Amino acid sequence: MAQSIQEPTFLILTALAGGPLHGYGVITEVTALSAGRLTLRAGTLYAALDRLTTAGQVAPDHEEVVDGRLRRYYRLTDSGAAILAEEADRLARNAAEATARLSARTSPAAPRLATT
Amino acid sequence: MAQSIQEPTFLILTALAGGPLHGYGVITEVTALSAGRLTLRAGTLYAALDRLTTAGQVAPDHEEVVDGRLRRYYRLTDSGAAILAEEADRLARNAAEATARLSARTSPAAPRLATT
DNA sequence: GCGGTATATGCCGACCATCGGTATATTGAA
DNA sequence: TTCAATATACCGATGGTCGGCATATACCGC
Repeated sequence: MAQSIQEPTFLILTALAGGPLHGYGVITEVTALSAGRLTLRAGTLYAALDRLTTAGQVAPDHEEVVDGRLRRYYRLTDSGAAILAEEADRLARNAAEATARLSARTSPAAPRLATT
Repeated sequence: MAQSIQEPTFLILTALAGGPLHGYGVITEVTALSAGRLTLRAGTLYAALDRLTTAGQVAPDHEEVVDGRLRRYYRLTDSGAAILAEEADRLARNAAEATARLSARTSPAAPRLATT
């Protein structure tokens, strides 16, 4: 079920936190801010935008036509920003906890005043 | 598909990074380190342990019988530790990026030398 | 002694976010 | 003309997690 949001959704919200973007713009932005590690599939993006719109976390901003192609812009709502802030905090805490345990694991002598 | 690991899996690896634990111990440890926010379901845990064992990220450590109940311990492998380190780094970067964009959004005057 | 809770492992069906592919359409480059 | 990029959108499949259940023992309160 994945009760806490997954990475693609998190990155979509993060992309929109920088200002309104249209669908394809979100895809390129997510690719950029993940350093090319994650390329959003179109199916994932539009399904997520619909889902997040229904949940009130993003909202249609405006539309424009460029070169005969429609651009539908979405923006982050205050509710969406609040949720993103919560999730970011959660990720940061999880990452910090894991890093702390890993460093205690790989260098068990460090926090003990040295061996001998 | 969730190509990047999800939170329950991440917390299982984090729990094991502190030392070998048996299944039920992982459940209580994950509850503790998520501050009660996430309670692992038994189905999730044992399925994840099987999956992670097959993937070589965790390994059975030893077994002991306490009060007539079997305790099957698992430990994090070096491979699992490496993956956890990668994932922790990724989470930290994502969180930092989101936080940066959110702060630029909520306080647009701050980085501009103050208003007035 | 009896029932409820905690400990402990494990299976199974359902859900749903994501993946991967496809359809449609326009623009510009090879 | 074919290919890639831009752009939106649908659909079936996959798979991690959820929720529930089965099984078994120990301990506590009544």
